[in-house]
Amino acid sequence: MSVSVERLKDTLLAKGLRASYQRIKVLEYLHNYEGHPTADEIYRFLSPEIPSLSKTTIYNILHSFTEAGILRIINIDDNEVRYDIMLSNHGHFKCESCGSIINFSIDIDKIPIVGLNRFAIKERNVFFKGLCPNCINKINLIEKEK
Amino acid sequence: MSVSVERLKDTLLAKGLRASYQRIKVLEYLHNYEGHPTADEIYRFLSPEIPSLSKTTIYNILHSFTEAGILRIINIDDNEVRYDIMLSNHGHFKCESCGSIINFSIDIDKIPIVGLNRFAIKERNVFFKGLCPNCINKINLIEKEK
DNA sequence: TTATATTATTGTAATCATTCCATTATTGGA
DNA sequence: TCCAATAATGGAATGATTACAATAATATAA
Repeated sequence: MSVSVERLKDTLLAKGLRASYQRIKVLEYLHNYEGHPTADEIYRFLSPEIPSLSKTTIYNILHSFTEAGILRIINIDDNEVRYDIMLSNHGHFKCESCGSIINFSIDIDKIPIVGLNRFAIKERNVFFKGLCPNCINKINLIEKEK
Repeated sequence: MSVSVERLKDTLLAKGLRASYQRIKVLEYLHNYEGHPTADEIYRFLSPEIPSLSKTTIYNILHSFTEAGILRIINIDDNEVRYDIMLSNHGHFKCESCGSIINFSIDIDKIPIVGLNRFAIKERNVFFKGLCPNCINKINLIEKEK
């Protein structure tokens, strides 16, 4: 299910951002693509469609989106900056074997915390690492074959 | 309170790592230094004491420590890989204004989660962003002066 | 509509952390 | 002590991100 360009424009304007062609395309990609893309993935996807596209533009757009609260940066592993459309109350799980990143539901606001009195918390991130069911199965199969 | 070199050696050997001079020094630094250093901070601190020290060595050591479970990588912000001696049940708070990283206590295992049935969770990370009390005070003072 | 100011895009060059790789040194065990 | 395995070193390569200056597009006000 894709989002209309008009809706995307409205989203940008509502956040105080000019609705440039490049920004609309990046936002469209973020809406349609199921995942947590890197800047480079976004660039490689859009580049054929927008031949003049510059990678700097991608970075500029991602920064302005982050500042506007449209995105958040997720930084699960060393050397991998990924971007995530804002959704409420979810964490990320990264499979150490296949590398896929899966959202899961978690009520972060309800966790009891000690040691942050008088702090202003603006952003809460939770990420887990481990093995996804697929990879667990694969490993089990390999074990059986021995 | 500093740790004896013998204890540090034992820690390394217990994890199956050779107790080289460089490794002991890095481990000592991680024990004594209150914080979440970058590879570069560790390098700059130890370099005067070990003039032959190579930055590659720091990276090698940090990787082997991570693999051995002595450290974990924390990756709070874009472009900032930091290392954290393993402690149970704590999260990290990063102040957006002054950049300091503060540990806080959180019982991550008790958070209710939906969507990770049949996943093998090996590592749980929680980090928050916002403003620390010091920076909140500073901002309030600036507001008052207007 | 037109002129003007503001903001965004582009491309190249620079930066900076991290990794690669080949060589040399150190370590632990026989 | 000697040998094999492992670790440290340094210089070069990589690769993501940023800086910067020029150009283009857009919004606003006259």
